Amino acid sequence: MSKKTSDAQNSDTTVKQTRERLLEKAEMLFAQKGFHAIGVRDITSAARCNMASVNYHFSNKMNLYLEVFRSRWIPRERLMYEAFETKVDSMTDPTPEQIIQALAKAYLEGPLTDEEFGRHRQLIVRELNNPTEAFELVADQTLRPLFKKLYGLLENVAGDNLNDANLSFDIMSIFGIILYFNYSRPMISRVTGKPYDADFKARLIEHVVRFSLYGMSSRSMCAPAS
Amino acid sequence: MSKKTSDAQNSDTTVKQTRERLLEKAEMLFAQKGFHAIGVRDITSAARCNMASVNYHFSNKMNLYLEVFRSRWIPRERLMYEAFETKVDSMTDPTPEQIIQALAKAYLEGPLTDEEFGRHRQLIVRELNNPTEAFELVADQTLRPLFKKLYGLLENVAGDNLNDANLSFDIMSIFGIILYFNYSRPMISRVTGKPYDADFKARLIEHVVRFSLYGMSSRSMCAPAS
DNA sequence: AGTTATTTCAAACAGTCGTTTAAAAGTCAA
DNA sequence: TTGACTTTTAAACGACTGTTTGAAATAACT
Repeated sequence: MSKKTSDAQNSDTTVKQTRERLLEKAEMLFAQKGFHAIGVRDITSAARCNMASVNYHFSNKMNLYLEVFRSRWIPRERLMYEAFETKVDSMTDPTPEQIIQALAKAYLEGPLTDEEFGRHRQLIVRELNNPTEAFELVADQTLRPLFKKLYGLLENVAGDNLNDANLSFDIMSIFGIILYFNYSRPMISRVTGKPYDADFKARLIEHVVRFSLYGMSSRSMCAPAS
Repeated sequence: MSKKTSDAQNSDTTVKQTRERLLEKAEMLFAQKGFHAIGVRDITSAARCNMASVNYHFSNKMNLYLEVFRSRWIPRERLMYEAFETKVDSMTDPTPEQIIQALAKAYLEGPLTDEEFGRHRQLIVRELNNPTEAFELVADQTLRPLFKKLYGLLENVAGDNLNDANLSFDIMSIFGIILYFNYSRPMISRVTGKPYDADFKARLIEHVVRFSLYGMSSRSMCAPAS
């Protein structure tokens, strides 16, 4: 494999072009149709390179798929996590409302474009229902840290006598709503008959925050300020 | 195709055996691994019949997949819907709590076995993210009717001045939580480290009802009785 | 019984799959 | 320019895909 001149990662554009194009197109296509529905030929012809390049750069198709997660998906998820973390860490004693608001904004609007976001969510939803090796990566490196972070934030503000399994349920429910409103866009559009546009998204975040906040506060005493 | 003697559907066991076995195994395998990951040979060898039977009885693989939805998935979904409907229709002026409780029980416990339930949810989650023709069937025949029913029930008990788009959001959120707690079982088990057993499920329903109820009631005045 | 229609089957079809090969092209230092 | 390397390429590999074929088996009716 790539021995080349040095350990530099971004220096030599020529060398990485093909590899990078492959990753980009592979992500796009895997997100759209899934691992099994996409062939190596689909990817290489989209990346305008030879078919053997996949095996040269990634040794096989599955490893290309995993590399999409390693080098693209997880860094992007971290981007959203950090958008949430820096916001919430800049506050002193954030209220549940502030925490949930920051979470919903980071993961429903987020620092990503709509297109990036779409691919990003499609990939993870596939993994959630069809776990491969990639799921291990995602769970360990993004899902669990986010869950821990939320738990830490909310157990401080929630009733101290109630920091039990119920908080886990609440966090999972908030998780669930946010995830759901992303992964089931086609269903939502179809069932309601309304488009998933910017206006819809803005009202959506408002709703998610309110719904989650009150849902959560039903257990403890931290009635929302608003 | 099957001209046979008459229009009877259940009379002749011999004739339908192969066809029925194919549908049964096809559903199981499609649910487990998805349409593209499963081959016709996988299905026919699981159903212990010849490969050409798929094309004889269903003309092609995709139509077998669609027939799984037509003759198995949708009737089963109707079973759950009716469990919900009969319960809720037997009440006079049901409260939001009663409605949500009936919904959660019907769709989280439901009249199905755990195994049936698992396959059922796996199939629909695949469709939600990889819509095929089957999605049209499901949306028109089960999703939309359930949504309409919920809307009708809740707009009566909610504040009359608020029967707007917010109610749609609320219903979708309740939808979402229930769906989420089914489709992301592997993630939940992994992130929390706890099993998805009977005890977990019981506390889960309790949680979903409470969370949804208070989330909903944040908007209108129908504070829960409990 | 004989006749007809229905269902099953083994075998082969043409096409696609992921992967490998070995040669050609490109790159860069000496 | 030479020589050692990395990268790209066309072509082919065997295995597997969904589907078709035509004959054999089974069932149903006269």
